[in-house]
Order: sequence, then C-alpha cells, then structure tokens
Amino acid sequence: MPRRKTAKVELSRGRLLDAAAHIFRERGYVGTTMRAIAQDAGIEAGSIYYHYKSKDELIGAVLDFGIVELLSSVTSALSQLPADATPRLRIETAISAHVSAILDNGDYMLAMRRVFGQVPAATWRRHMRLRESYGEVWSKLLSSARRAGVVRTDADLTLARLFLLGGLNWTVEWYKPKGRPIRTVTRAFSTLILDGLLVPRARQARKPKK
Amino acid sequence: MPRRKTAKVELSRGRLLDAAAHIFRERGYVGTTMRAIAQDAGIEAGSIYYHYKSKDELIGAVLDFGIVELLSSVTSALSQLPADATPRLRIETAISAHVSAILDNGDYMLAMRRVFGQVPAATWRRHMRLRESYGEVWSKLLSSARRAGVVRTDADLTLARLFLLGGLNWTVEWYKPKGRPIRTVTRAFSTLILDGLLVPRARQARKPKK
DNA sequence: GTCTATATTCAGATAGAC
DNA sequence: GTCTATCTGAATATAGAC
Repeated sequence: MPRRKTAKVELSRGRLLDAAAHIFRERGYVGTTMRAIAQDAGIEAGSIYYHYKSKDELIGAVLDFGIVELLSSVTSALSQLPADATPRLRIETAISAHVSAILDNGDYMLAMRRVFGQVPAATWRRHMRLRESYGEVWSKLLSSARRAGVVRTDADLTLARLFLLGGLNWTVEWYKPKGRPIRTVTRAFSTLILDGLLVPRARQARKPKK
Repeated sequence: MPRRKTAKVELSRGRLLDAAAHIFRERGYVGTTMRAIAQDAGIEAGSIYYHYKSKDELIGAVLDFGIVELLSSVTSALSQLPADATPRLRIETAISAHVSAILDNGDYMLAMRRVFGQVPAATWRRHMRLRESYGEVWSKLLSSARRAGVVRTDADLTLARLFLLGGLNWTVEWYKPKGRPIRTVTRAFSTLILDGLLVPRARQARKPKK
C-alpha cells in the first residue's frame, strides 16, 4: 500500500496515480485508456485532465514516483546503519531494502517494466536521469566495498551491478505473498551474489568450452 | 538475424514474424497495430490475415518462437559437451548459450518482456507451458550439480534459478554490441553466480540488520 | 498471396454545466 | 473538482478485385 502526502488535493492525486500504475501495469502504455484509469480510480475520464494535462504526463508521474520510492527506501535503510558497518552488511541491507520496496510498490515497478520502450521518447529520457541517480547509489556501494578490499580483484563492478539488479528486479514478476517470506528470498539472494552457489572446494576449471 | 525454414511460404511467414516481434517489442501488445507490422514487413495490413487469423495468433507465434529458440540453443550446447563434463562446465555452458540466444533474438525476447500481462489470458496460458519446459532444463541442471556435491548445501535451487535467469535476461535490455564482448559478459556472470562477488576470506557476518 | 476499400468500434482530449 | 457530451482520428477485421 504505497501512499504519500495526506493533504486534500494530494489524496486525490494519489488515488489517481495508484490507479494509473495499476492499469499501465496490466496493459502497457498504449493499451491503457484514460477511461480505464478513471474507472479504477472511481471517477470519470474527463476529470483526469484536471490533475494531469495528458496521458503522457500521467505515465511520467508513475515512472518517477516508482524510482523515488526505490531511491528513498534504499538510501534510508543504508543511512540507518552504524558508520562502521561492513561492506557486506551494507550490500545485504541494500538488497533487502530494494526487494522490499519493489514488492511494496509492485504496480509501479511492473508498470515501468511494461511500458519500457512504449513511452514517448522525451518523457522517457527525462525519467532516465532519475533512474541513473539510483544506479549511482549501487555503483558507490560496490566500489566502496572494493576499496575496502573485500571484492574479488578481477570483478567487473558494472557487470556485477547489472546482473544483481536484474536478478533482484525479476522478483516482482514471480513473487507471491503466500510463498517464501521476503527475508528468506533476500537472504538467499545475498548469499548467492556475495558467496556464490558452489561450495568453495568445487572451484576448478574456470573456462567454459564454447 | 534469426531465421528458420527456407521454403517459399515459410520465408514469407518468417519475415512477417520478425516484423511482428520488432513492432511488439517497441509498442507492446495493445500498442501494436497490424498496419505497423505490415509496413515493417513490406506488405499491406489486410495481407497479414492470409497468414495469421488474428493479432492474437500472431503474438502467440512470436512468443512460442522465442522460447523454442532459447530451448534449442541451450539444450544443443549442453548436448555437445562430453559426457563427463563437470557440473560447473555444464552451468557455464548453459549461461553462455542462454545469453547468446537472447541477444541473437533480441526482438523476440524484448517482445516477450513488453507484452507480459497484455496478451489475452488464453494465449498466455498456452505459451506458459512451453516456458515451463524451458525452466525445467535449468532445474535439472542445478539439481544434478547438487547431486554431484558441488553446490552449497543450504542453497535454495528454485531461488537460485530465478535469480540467475533474472540477471541473465536483463542483459537484453542493456547490452550494446559496441560494448563488452559477449564472452566477457557471460564469463563474469558465471563467476558471479558460481563463486560470488566477495573474496573468500571476507565471508563473515551473514545476517543483515533490517 | 496481396491489394483496396470499408464497417464498426473506440481512443485522447476539450467544452462547459454543476 | 467532477460531470456529460462530443469532436476527430485511428484501430481490427472483412469483402472482394487482381
């Protein structure tokens, strides 16, 4: 249940934004109709235009809200850590916060995935700047772990970040509340990315054939 | 450049299917118009209906073709391995084949991602059966590695598979031919999932705080 | 096999009453 | 702020000529 401000106007805008995320998630950008969003929000289609000038502005707001939620969840979790927290703990904390945030805001995250490449280019480019600032949080997390000397010296941190976030974000597609608890999932993911799947003694023969 | 049969009719169907994958990728299911697909394929909209009964049948063909390509690429790469190949080599080979296949068939893979949740439910359910048979290939790969004793005993193989495939599949969104060679990427991914990001001696303090 | 033409339906956005 | 009514453009799918 994602909810922000509680002022009068904001409350109405919030319901609209949630409805928009929900419908964009289910139908993609072009497949979403203003009428469908309005129905989901309990108003009529024409009324949306009092809040947002266009469908384009609406998807922009959904996109940006999703990233801002992620960014603030992860940075807030990190800032609550003691100053001397180990790099390992910092990464585990970020993984946990990231996964929790994407599951808490599933409609927004799934809306982003669905509308990838469907949103007008100008809107998308504007949004990508926000998105990159979130990527920066992870880049810094990993490079400070490397400076602390706990990361394999041959690791490519860019590839590691892309792989990790890809694996984490996929969760929003398959996770069901009735299944494993979130803590179980995030702990397993942390161990996988930090320690690997294999037992240490099985680490021979690095080069694949083909 | 994915291409299958070379018979006369098949050639035409193939161009149509490629065009469909391309447009579905860019605009999602509902956002894709038969006119746009036709234009991309160099024919007129009405002509599509000679090959496919409906837009729905067309997306079904795109979806199924994408999975079949993945399935055959990975199983073929695995079958070329010597019978005594180590579990590690088998997993590395599958990772390499999977990533190569998704990059070779980018339009099909991205079309799948975009239309997630937009395709009529009946078409999607039919397609999901194919998809699960591909998941089975990975499940068997991981569980046979566990039987060989090379996998951490506390690892949840279902979560490992979901995390790994999520990380691999994300590649199709960011990979650019001008960047790192594919081999560099797949080697890095293999090391990450099998050995982990951290140096072995840095493995203390397993429990995250929050 | 591919074309042109068309029927039917429905989209985004606006105007002005309440 | 939200409504109803409406303009205008464009979609899927079909029919029948070539």
